Amino acid sequence: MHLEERQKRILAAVVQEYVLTGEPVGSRTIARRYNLGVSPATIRNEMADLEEMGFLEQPHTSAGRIPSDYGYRYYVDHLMEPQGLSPEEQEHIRRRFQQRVLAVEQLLEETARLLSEITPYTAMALEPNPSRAKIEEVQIMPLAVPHRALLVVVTEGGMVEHRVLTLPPSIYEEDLEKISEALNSVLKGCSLDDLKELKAQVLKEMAKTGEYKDLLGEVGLLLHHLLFLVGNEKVYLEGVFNILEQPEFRDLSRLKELLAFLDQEEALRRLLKAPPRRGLTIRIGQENREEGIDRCSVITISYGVEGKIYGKVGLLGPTRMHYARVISVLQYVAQSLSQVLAQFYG
Amino acid sequence: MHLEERQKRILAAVVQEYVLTGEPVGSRTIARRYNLGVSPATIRNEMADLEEMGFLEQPHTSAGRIPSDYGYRYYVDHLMEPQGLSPEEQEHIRRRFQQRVLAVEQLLEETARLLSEITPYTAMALEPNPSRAKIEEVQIMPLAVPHRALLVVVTEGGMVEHRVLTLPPSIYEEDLEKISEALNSVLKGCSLDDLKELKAQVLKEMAKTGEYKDLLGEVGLLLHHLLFLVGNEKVYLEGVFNILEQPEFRDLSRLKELLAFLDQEEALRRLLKAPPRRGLTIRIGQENREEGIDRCSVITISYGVEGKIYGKVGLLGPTRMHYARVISVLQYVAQSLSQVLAQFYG
DNA sequence: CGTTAGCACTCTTGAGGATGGAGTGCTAAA
DNA sequence: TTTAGCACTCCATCCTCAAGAGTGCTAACG
Repeated sequence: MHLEERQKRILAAVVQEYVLTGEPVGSRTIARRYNLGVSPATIRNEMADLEEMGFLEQPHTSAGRIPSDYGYRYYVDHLMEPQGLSPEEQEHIRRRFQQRVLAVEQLLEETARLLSEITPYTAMALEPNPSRAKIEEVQIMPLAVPHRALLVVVTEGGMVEHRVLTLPPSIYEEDLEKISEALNSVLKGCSLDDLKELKAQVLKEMAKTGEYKDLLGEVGLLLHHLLFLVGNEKVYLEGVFNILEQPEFRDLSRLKELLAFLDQEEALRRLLKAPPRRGLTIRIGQENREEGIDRCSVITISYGVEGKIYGKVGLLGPTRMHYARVISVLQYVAQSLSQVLAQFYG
Repeated sequence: MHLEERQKRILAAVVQEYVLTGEPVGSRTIARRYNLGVSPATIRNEMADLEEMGFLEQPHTSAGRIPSDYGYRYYVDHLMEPQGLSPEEQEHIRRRFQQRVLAVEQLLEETARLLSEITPYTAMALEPNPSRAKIEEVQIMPLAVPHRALLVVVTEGGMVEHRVLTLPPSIYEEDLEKISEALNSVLKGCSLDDLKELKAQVLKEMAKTGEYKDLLGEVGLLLHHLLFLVGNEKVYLEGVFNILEQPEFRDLSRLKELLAFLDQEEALRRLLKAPPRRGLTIRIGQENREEGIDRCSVITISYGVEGKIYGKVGLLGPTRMHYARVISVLQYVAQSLSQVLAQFYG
């Protein structure tokens, strides 16, 4: 839909003012604070038109206007001016990432926390998807208890997963190292995704060597355990507390809905894994298909190394969100995170 | 302070009724629902006495009574009747623990979730303290990037910690295995706590072998990394959402206070690590020294294997808590958790 | 013909005041 | 010592009312 220049400026003014104050915006306010060179009456007329076109809404007859989801969408797509971060903020973010060398998991948790500190919204970070990452090393370590061992899998990018195994009586501690080696030689470079198809082949290969024939069943079990790791990327959630500051969640029932949503890691994972795989996504209000966040906006961005997509970070807040700033923050943080990952994990 | 039999029964009635309804309890209600064989007027007199002694409080003149922290304390210490779990509930809990074999971390997360599902409160679980646990295995695994390696430490009980290391140019990938072996031979059986004192000694020992002289500095660095693992047991928090159902947190400002508290992992760790190390702890209202939970009760219980204390699990809710049930649940869950740990990790 | 001033109208919000109910404390009788 | 009766207190709810913000409409203006 085409908008006149003046309508665009008024829509932008309404969005900006509403994001700032959280109160419905009246024609007088806009006339006063944004000098458009026209009177409140004119603005009133334009606002009535914008409402009819679906960009604005009126909570009740004698209140000001607030942007509709569609209004926000138009603002984000056509009106919003990019708002870079100040050098101090950039410095602050860079510092946080360079403070310590961390394993990927801790790095992501730290990223989510950082985001929740520099924005008034709730931050999420999704682990790299282990199903696509290649296996770098598989180790089976003995535990103190007889016939228990720990399966540790290190995937590309320094992700570590571990599971406890119960070994059959036929396997002794001394065998574990050899089994590890054998597994390694076959599995190194595989992705967990490949594993399903490879499973049979791997078993055959190991059968050839003869040595571990007794263990084939067990190796199958190990692979089964490996496969279990697939598709359950952890989601790090920080700053749930932030949303209490947002006036739209003063209403307890709405707050409950949102918290009920945030309580389900599975739903968060879906939210972050939704396409596209790459780049920035903005979902405003009803554009979110998930239950309980139809009054929220979710902005996500991918991070990664060397063009491979590793995972996503994102922010969740009310539709009345400071889009320009949030996008700048996310872009800068994702970029910094990617750099650190590249630096330490190639 | 000594209470008459009748006073005890009235106090117990007030606590039970208040826990049930959340409304201040009047004399008539007690006379009707708990047949004490006396009239409301008599109960009124006794309640006035109980208030004077500090067991009860009155929100305002013409309201019923509610228990004070002290009243709850007396109830918990002297009046509460243990309330066992139904066979169905016991079965349900046992099943949850036997469903899958999990690494300790996942097991604790699962425990917290279980607790938050079968009680209307917020559940916490504290990891075993790695500083006291003995090291079972140390492994340095190469990463794909040159001069980056992953330090994996497995401690007693199957806890796994890992950190990314930056190796100096003088160390090659081939050395890592040997270094791991050397470290292992010295460190196996150590606790991380011992490490501080052992550090110097370990370095000396390794110097004797001669072979790794160049690496002594690096080994020192590794030990430093190991020490970093100490004292930061993770806390698993589940069911924050539950507290919204509690009427005492309808008040937004109180809710904020509590959520601000729950947001600090450090505070939760302090809360769970507070003495005693062993057994059940009940802290009611002001007995909690931490800011933000002076209207809450915290009940914790230790879990462990073979008499060693491993960690704690606990529940946090309003002082108006169903103590008898919560205690039974915690005891049963801690016992089940301990059994699973014993079974898999000795 | 677009823009603007003026004005009546609508709706929310908060304060003030009346009402009913729940529960108490006190007194006097059993 | 216990209980019935009663006056009293305080909260919660509802209603009303006025103020304030903002609109839509109309008519006048350039």
